[in-house]
Amino acid sequence: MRQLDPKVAEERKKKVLQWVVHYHIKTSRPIASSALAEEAGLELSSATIRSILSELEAEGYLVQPHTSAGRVPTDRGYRYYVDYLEGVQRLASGEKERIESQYRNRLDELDRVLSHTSRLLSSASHGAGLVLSPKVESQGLKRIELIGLGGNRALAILVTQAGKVLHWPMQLSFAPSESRLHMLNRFLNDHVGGKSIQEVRQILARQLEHAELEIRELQQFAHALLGELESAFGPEDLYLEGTAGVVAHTEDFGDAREIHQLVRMLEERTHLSELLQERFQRRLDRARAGDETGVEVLIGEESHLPALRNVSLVTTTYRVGDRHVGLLGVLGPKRMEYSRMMSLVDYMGDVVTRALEAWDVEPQEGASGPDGR
Amino acid sequence: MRQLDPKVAEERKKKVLQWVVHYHIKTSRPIASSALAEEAGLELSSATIRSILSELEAEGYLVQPHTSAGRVPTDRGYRYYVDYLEGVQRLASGEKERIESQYRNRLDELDRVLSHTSRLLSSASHGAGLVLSPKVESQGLKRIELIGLGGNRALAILVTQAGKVLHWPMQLSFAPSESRLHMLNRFLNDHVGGKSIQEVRQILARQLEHAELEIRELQQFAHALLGELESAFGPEDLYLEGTAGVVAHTEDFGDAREIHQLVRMLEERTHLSELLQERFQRRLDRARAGDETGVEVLIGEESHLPALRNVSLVTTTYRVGDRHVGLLGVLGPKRMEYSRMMSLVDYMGDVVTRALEAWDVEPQEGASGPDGR
DNA sequence: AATAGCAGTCGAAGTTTGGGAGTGCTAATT
DNA sequence: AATTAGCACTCCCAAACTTCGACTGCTATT
Repeated sequence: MRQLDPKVAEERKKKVLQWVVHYHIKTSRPIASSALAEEAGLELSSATIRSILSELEAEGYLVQPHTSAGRVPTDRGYRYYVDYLEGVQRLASGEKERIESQYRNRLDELDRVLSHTSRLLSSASHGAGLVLSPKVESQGLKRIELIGLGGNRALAILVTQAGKVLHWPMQLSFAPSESRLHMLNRFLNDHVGGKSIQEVRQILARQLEHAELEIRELQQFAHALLGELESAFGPEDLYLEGTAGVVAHTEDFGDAREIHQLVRMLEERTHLSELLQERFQRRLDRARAGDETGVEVLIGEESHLPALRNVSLVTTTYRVGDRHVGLLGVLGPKRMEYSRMMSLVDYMGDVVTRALEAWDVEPQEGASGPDGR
Repeated sequence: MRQLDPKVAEERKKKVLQWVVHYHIKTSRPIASSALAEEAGLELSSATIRSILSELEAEGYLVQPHTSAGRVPTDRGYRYYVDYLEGVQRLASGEKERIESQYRNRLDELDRVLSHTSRLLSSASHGAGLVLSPKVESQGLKRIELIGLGGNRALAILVTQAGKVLHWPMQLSFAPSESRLHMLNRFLNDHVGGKSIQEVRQILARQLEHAELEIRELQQFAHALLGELESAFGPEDLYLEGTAGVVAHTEDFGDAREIHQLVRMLEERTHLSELLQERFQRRLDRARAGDETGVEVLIGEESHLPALRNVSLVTTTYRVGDRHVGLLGVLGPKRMEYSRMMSLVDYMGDVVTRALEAWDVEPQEGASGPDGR
C-alpha cells in the first residue's frame, strides 16, 4: 500500500467531511476522530483520521470549539455538505401521504393554499414555514368587481389568474346606483381578462381620455384603484408561520442577545421579506438563463444578516404553468436535517405548483359554457 | 403605640404584598424583608416585615423558593395585585399618539383592522398579540355576491355588517350565465340586509319550498353556501402575532420541556382559540347580567392549561355599537408589567371599537342615496 | 502511507469552601 | 400589644480546586 492515489485521498476526505456534518447534525456535539474511526466505516485508525481532520480544518470546513475537542462544521462545511446532498433523498412516502391528504378535496383560493402551506411547512419542519406570495403586479387578472355597500362605500374585488383574491373597501365621493355599478363592472371585465395590472391601468387611462360613458365614475374609480394598487403590497405578501419553534431551540444559540435579534427580525418581517424577494429575483434570473436549480439553501452568515447567523433557510420556487411565481421554504436552526428539509421543501414546491395548476388550466373563454351537470 | 387597629394592620399588609409583586416584576428576583424595610417607605423594621411576610405566605400569596430566600408571588399573589390595579394607570400619551396614528386615515376592512391590531399589541407588549374575530354567525350580513369565474366556477363573497369580508370559491355543477348571476345576486341581496346567517338560511330554505324562479341554481347555491358556512370557521378566527417574543424570555421558564409545550400550544392554535372563545362567552354572560368588567387577566394556572403555567393573558372585549363582538389581548410572561399591559389592552379595545363604529353608524337604507360629492 | 503510542491540553462535571443573604425565633423595648 | 434588635440557623451561590477523560498533535515504528 505504498503511494496513495491522490484521487482516493480526496475522495475519503470528502467522506469524512460529510460524515462529520451529518453526525453533528444528529448529535449537536463536536465530533471526535475516534467516533469516525469506529462508526463511519472507513477502515482507518483515529490517528489517520486526525490528520485528515486537521487538513479539513486548515481548509476552513471545520473548527474546534477549543483544543482537545472534536470538530464542528463551519458555514463552509455545511455548504459543502448541502451541495453534495443535492436531490439525493426522497421524502418518506408516509409523510407524502399525510401532506397530500391535506390538499385533497380543496379547490381553494391562492390565499388559503399558501397560508395553509406555510403552516404545513412549519409543522413538518419544527421550524418556521414561509411562503412568498406571487406579486399581484406580475399576474394576469381574471375579474374586477365593485360591490356597493350602501352610501358612498364600495368594496373592490380583484381576482387574479392564479386565484388570489384581493379586496379593499373604497370611499367614493358619490353614491353609485345599482345599475351604474353593474354597467361599470361589465365594462371593466370586458377589458380585463388575462391582462396585467399595468395593462389595465393603461386601458383605464385611455378610456379616461376618450371620455365616453360614465366619466365621473370611471375617473373616480380609476383614481382610487390606481392609488390602492400603488401602495399596500409589500411585506404582506409573506406568509410566515411557526416562528416560535425556531426560537425554542435555545441550545443552538449563543447568548440571549442573539435570540432577541432573531425575534425582532421575525417580528418585523420587512427585512426577511426583502431577503426573500431578492432571492426570488435571483432565482428568476438564473431560471431565465436556463440554469434550473431546485432547492436552494442559505446557511448562516451567507445571508449577511447578523440576525440569521445561527439559522439556515431552505427554499424553492413554485410555479403557475411554467412561470415561477413565488418562493416557499423553511427557516430553522443551522443544525437542521438538511436532507429531510430539502426534500420536504422540494416536495411542497411540487404540491403547491400542482394545486395552482387547477386554476390555470381551466377553460379560458367566456363565462357561460354548456351546462356541465 | 399601644393596641394596633386591625384595619391599619390589614392595610399595610396589602401594601407589602403589592410592593413585593411590583418589585418582583421589575427585578425578577425574590424579594427580601430588608428590601421592603429600606425602599418601600413603610417605616417598619425588617423584623416586623418578616412577620407580615410569613403571614402572607401562610395565606398563600407568596412563596419562598427555598428557606433563606426572599419571597416570590404565587398566582394568587399576582391575582391580588392585578385586582387591585384595576383601572389605575393610564397609558402614556406618547404611546397613545403612536398607536392612534397607525389607525388614522384607514377606513379599512375588519380583517385588516384586526390583523393590524394583533401586530400592534404584539409589538407594544413584547409578547404575543391576539385578537378573536367576531363570529360570522352572530353578525348581520350586509351583502352577498356571486362572481362568475368562468366555467363552473364562482366566487362567493359575503360582507358582514361589521365589515368582515369572507370569500370562497365554489364549484357549481352548472355554468351560470352573466345575467343569471346578476338576477341571483339581486334576489339574494333583497333578502339579506342586516339578517344573520341563520335567518338567511331559513329564507333560502323557504324560497326553495316555494320553488319560484331559477330553482336549480338557487338550490345549487343554497346547498353549497350552507355547506361552506357550516364548516370552516373555527380557529381561523384567531389572529395571533408575535409568539416568538413570548418564548424568547427564557429566564421566565423552568425547563426546556415547558417551553416546548408552550410552543406546541401556540402553533396548534386550537386549544388557545377554545380557551379564548370560552372566556369571551363568559364575558358576554357577565355583561348581560349588567356586570361590566373592563380588562380581565388570567394568571398562570388559572387557565388550567399546563402549557400556560408561566404566562398570563390580559384581555378585553371590543364592541360594535353596544354589542360585544370580540376579544383582544396580550399573552406574555407571568412576570409582565400588568399595569402597562392592562391599560394597553384597555386602550386597544377602545381603538378597535372606535374603528368599527365607522362601519356600523353608516346609513342603513338602500344603496343609492343622493349624490354626496 | 498508515498506525500505535504517548504526552499534553483543556473542558466538563463534581467537590469543597466561605460568604452572605435571608429567615425565624426570642427577649428586650416602648 | 406591637415593634424591634439581636442572634442562631439555613441554604444558595460563586469561586476555587480537583479529577476525569475526551481529544489532539507529534513521533517513532511498521
